[in-house]
Order: sequence, then structure tokens, then C-alpha cells
Amino acid sequence: MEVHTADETMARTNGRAEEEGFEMAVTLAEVAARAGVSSATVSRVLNGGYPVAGGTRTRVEQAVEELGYIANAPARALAAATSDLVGVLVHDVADSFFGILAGSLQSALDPTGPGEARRLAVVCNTAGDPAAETAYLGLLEGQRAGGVVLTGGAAENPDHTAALAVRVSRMAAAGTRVVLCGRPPLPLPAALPVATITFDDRGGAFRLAEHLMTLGHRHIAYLAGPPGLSTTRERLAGHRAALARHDPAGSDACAALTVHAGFERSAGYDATRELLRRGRPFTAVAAANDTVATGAAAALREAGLRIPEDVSVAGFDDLPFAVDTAPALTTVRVPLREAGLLAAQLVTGRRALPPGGITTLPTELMVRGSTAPPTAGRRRP
Amino acid sequence: MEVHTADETMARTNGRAEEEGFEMAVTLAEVAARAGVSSATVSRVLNGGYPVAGGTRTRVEQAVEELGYIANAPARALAAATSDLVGVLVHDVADSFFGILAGSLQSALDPTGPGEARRLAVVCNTAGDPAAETAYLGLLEGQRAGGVVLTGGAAENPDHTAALAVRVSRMAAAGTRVVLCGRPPLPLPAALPVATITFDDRGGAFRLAEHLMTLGHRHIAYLAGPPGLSTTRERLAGHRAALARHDPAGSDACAALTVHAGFERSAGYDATRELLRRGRPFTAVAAANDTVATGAAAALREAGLRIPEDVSVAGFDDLPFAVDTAPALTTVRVPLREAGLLAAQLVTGRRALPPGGITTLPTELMVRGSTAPPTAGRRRP
DNA sequence: AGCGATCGGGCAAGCGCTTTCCATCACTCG
DNA sequence: CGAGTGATGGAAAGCGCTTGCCCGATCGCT
Repeated sequence: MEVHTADETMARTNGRAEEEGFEMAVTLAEVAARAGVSSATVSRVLNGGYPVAGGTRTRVEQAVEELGYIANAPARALAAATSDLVGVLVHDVADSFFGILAGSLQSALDPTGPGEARRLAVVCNTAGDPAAETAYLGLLEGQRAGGVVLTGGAAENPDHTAALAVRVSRMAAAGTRVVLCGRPPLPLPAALPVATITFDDRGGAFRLAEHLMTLGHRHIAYLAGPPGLSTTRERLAGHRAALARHDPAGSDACAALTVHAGFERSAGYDATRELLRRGRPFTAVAAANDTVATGAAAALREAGLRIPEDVSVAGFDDLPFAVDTAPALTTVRVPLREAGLLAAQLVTGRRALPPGGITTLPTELMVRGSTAPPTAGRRRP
Repeated sequence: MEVHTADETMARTNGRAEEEGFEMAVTLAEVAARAGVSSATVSRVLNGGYPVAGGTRTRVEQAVEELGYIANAPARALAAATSDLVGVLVHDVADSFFGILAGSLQSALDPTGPGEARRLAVVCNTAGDPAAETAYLGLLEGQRAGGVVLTGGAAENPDHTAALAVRVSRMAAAGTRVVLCGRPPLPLPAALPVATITFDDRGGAFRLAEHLMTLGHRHIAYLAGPPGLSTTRERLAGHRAALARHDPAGSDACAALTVHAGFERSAGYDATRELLRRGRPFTAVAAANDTVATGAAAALREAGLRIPEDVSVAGFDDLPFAVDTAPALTTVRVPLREAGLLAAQLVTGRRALPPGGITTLPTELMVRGSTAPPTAGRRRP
């Protein structure tokens, strides 16, 4: 095997590097020179999709190995007009809900696996701010991201939705794969291949409320999430549907026991204290999510109420800590890991868009210790 | 103001775009043409660091605005030999410890803020696998990442450490800012500007053990983390130091009550059952972290033991759920958000390297309901 | 008024890769 | 046996930006 010498450019480059005292990165051209082929060929064995003879391929692979070649991703992205980056927009990764989603997604990207799977996840905390969401999308567009996963979390107002739709359609048209996860579909031209993953929030909330009613609860406080979020709306709708079914006339009473709050623990705590102060009796409280339920439970305990003897408490999401609260939290499992995996497959194109573009993942009622029948001798809120 | 027409190249480009039916991204050259300046000038107003007359600047900014120009990040990265990407290696973002760290870091990067702050965080789950850690570093090197934050989590064996050191020094030499967070310094050439952030694990563990001893506990089980991790070592060392101080002779008994386990809930559960099975009495168990403590508590409760009446339980980290376990968990607060913020400042160069390159963040004992004096009439494990 | 210094901005050379178009070469078929 | 046909691999044109170098104009000073 004949080893060609690097061309003049490279010679100069290396010369400079030596002068300046640090080695420069190995380039395609150097690999090519070493393997005795052109850089085009090296590129082709590295990227596939083009026939390369076995011997040549071997020689190139060996040169890559020997030189410890690491491809320059920006250069590749520039030439190919698309990068290996996948943007993941979440409310906040520090929140377990999004952490699990993002973590599962990132792992499913499997960038260190063999072959083509070199997608890197860029996570962006939008903190529920529509402007931040748009701004991040702009940055990702600038990065020529190969895909973007938008998860729920940012408020859904029409202006923002429109601005988002513009950006998203431009990116999708340019070849970026877009996945909406846990948020409603965007008003986009139908032709765009944008995937949507939703959770059966409504069904879960329905089953949870039914569970409470079956236990005998008739006065169920509901700590709804922030208004304007589809998640909030769906869960509330499911809840109400269950109540209405049992007691078609009683919806007024329910409304009075429904409070909108944030998605944080403190929101649950504050809302519950407010509910307690109002003095309207209830025997159970269902929260927008586990975190809120936890805050609610703390407020109830502080008020001297026992869970579940005096008040039943239920959450939503089934985050890991739900089994370790006191008592373990009845909740609705949301398949976050599955969603992350699915999102990863969709955003990388490893899985084809389902018909209609939308996949709804099932939720599951998890009955645990925090809910029980209302007892006769209970203390009243 | 005279508006120049785009040059021929652009005309051709746009022509092609129109034919193919989708608009191509606005380029620097188009902005330049519109502002009546050269693309070099546009680049300069966008990147600063070069004098540009006020009027020119205004004109350029206006053109950028009108055209909705979004810079091509890969092109910039190629030309500048460095990208806006910051790699964050964590065990798993789904784990609150790392989720909080990564979330705080990402937010502190403030990429949607004004001006230069356009760093994007690439998060990588290493799952504790040294090979994955090295592989991710390679990918980030290929991305010409502007910075990398390595957090704890991967096993620390000599081979791996050496391999890591090679990669890290090459990247650092090439201008990538490297921050080690919650892991020991790497054996690197001293000249390299690598920052290290550590937590006072030893001090925290010491104070926690002292707290237990002060309560009157003398038989303290210790569920240590995976062997070979500096975090494990430090926490264990602090724990032992406190015990030795109270009872210089009793270290043997302690050793028998020390078990190494993983960092997951199940590890705490299993280890505690094992401890129970052994039948060696203890009145308290201190765990490697809150998650493990939670598993331990579950095992104890299952065995019919009350917390803290029969056995005190303590964790480490003070993750958010620690206040909501039953009872609330005594633990040691690790300033994760502060660490994330600091790491962000260091990795972006917004904060200078401290002398010696190493910053140790303090930990704080959080006494809550899960620890109490051993009672006389308690049930024995 | 004349001259070097300073400022502002243009030119153009890359950065390292992908990809289109071509040139070979070895065969196969009529 | 010449032309057609794949199968390979090379040459080279960019991708869109940064930046070193250089030039013209403006300015201050003697």
C-alpha cells in the first residue's frame, strides 16, 4: 500500500501548528492522503450512501483509526445544510416531568452508538415563556438543527402560536423534523410532516375522578393547572366529565371547588390553604400534577388533617417520588419515558410519521394510599 | 440610503430557490447588499470587537431586522473554529440531582438574552459508563464545543481517567473551556485552564454523622455509594471521621454496618433488607443520597419499623422531594443550583478561573423529622 | 499646507466538509 | 471485437461566515 504525502496546504498547516506549539485537528484531507485516496472517497465511506470498494473502504477506515480522525461537525453541517443537533424545548429540565422526558429522549438518540446515530440533544428551558420559546427556535434554526422536539409548558396564546407556527413551518420546510410532545398540534400547512405526541390526559383525569367518586367522595376539590394550557384543559375536562356523569346536576358545586394554580408545589400549598379558608367542605382533592398534590398534602397536614382519613389526595403524572410521599400518592401514570423514546424515533426519522401525524399515549390510574373512602368520624376541612 | 442589489451568486441562488418552491435562508451577503456594505462589515457589527461607525451599524442592524436574518451557526463555527455549544455530561438528566444541576446551568447560559450570550447546552447522559463519557467528549470535540462541563457519575478507574485526560487536554488546548463539577480534578498539565467545582461532601457527612451521634445513636448503618467514586469516598470519609471522633475504638462496628450500594432507590431498599437480614442491630441509617435513603425507608417500613421512632433515616443532597417523604428527610443540602450557575459562568468565561482552579461549595445539614433520639421502647431491627 | 496616524471598511483567502459532475476501467453483449 | 454499462473514484465548486491585510479618507499637528 502506497502512502501519499499530504499536499502543500496541509504541509503549511502543520508547519504553522508546530510553530504555535499545539497540534491541529486531523482533517479529511489528511486521512485521504494517508489512505491514498481523495477526500471525496473518505467522505463517502464515512457517510455511506455511495458504493465504495471493499479494499478502499478498509484502507480508509484504517487511516481514520490510525490518525484518530474526528470529523469537524460544523463543516459537515455547513456543507450538508443540516446538523446533528436535536433541540428539545422544555419548561425546565430540573422538573422531573421534563427531566424524565428529556433524559429518555436523549438516551434514545444513542449518539455514542455505532453508525449514523450521532444526534446530540440541545436542551432549552423555556420557563413557560413564549418569547423564550420563539427565541430558542430561532437559535436552533440558526444551528440548522436536524430536529426539534417541543414539549408542553409554554402558555398557549394565539399570537404566540402564530409566531411559533411561522418558525416551525419554515424549519420543517427546510428539512428539520419537528415533534410536538404533550402539547396541541400547531396550525400548520397540512403538508408538513410534523408529528404530535399527546397523552390521554382527559381519560386519566376521568378515571381518577371516577375512582374518587366510587370511593364515595362527592365534594372533590380540584387544583387545576395554569389556565390556557391544553394539559390543564384536558385534565379538567376529564375530571368534570366524570363528575357530571355521576351527578349531572352537581356541576355548580364542583366549579366552586376548582381553583387554577401553577404547576409547582407552592401553588398547591397556597391554593389548598385558600380552599381551606373558604370553608367550603370537601373530602378529597385532586391536583393538576404530583408536585401540586404534594404541596396540597403539606397544607392539609399543617391544618391538622390526616391523609387519607380526613381528606384524600390525588396527583397526576406518577413521578418517581409519588411512591414515597406520606402516604404514597394515588395518581395517574403518564408514560414519559415511552414518550421520550417515541419522540426520539420520530425526530431522527427512525420511525415513520403515524397516519394523521398524531399519536396518543395511554395513561394509567395508579391507586395508592392517599385516597380512601371518606370516613364517618373524620375531621372536616 | 442607497440599496444595492444582491450580486449574481445570490441572484442565482434565489432563482433556484424559487424554482424549487421554498425560500432559502437569508445570508450575510444579502444583508450586506441591503445595507450597502460588505459582508465583512455586517459580520463585524454582529460580532463586535471591531470599530464600526454608528451610521453604518444602524443601517446594518436595520437590514438584519428587515430581512429577519438568522446567522448560520455551523458556518460561523467553521470559520471561527469554535461553536456556541456547551456540552454537559451527566449521569442522567432524569435524575433530579443532575436535572437540577443541568437545568440551572442551562438557564444561566441565558442563550436568549441580549448580546453575546448565545451558548446552547448539549446534554449527554453517560449512565455512568466511562466509554460513553469518552465517546461524548469525542462528539463534542467534533462539534468544536466552546465549553464542556463534566459532572460526576462515571466510575473513576485509572484507564478511563487517563483516556479522559488526553481528550480533555486536547480540547482545552484547542480553546474549549472545561469545567469539572462534583468530580475530582483530572491529572492534566498544570498550564491548562480547567476549572473544578466540588462540594464539601466530607464536611456534610461529618456534620450529619455528628448530628446522629449527638442524638444518641451509636449503631449507625451507612449505605455508601458505588465504590470508586470520589463522592462516595468523601462522604464515607466524613462519616467515619465523625464516628471515630466520638468513639476512637469503635470503628470496627461501624465497618460492619457499612454497605456499598448504587445511587438508586432500589439499591437503598435492597441494602437495607440485607442489613436487616444480617441481624446486626442499628438505630439509624445514613444513606449515600436521598434517593437511596428513600429506598431504605421503604424497606424499614416494610419490616414494621417506624421512622424515626424505631430507626432514624438520613439522606444526602436535599433533593426537592426530601421535604415530602414520610417523615420529612434529614439530609445534607448540596448547592446544585449554585453549582450550575457557577459552572455556566466558568464555562462561558464570564467568570475568571479562581486561583488554583478549584472552588469548593459548602454543604448544609438539614435536620428534619426522619431523625430523632433512639427511644427506649423501640422495636429493634 | 503637508504628513503621518487613525479610523472605517472592502477584498479575498480560507475554515473542512459534501456533492455534482466526470473520467476511468473492467466487463458484457450483440 | 467495438460500444454500451455499471461500478468506482477524482476534481472542484461551493456551503456562509470570519479575519488578516490593505487602502482611502479624515484628522491632528507642526
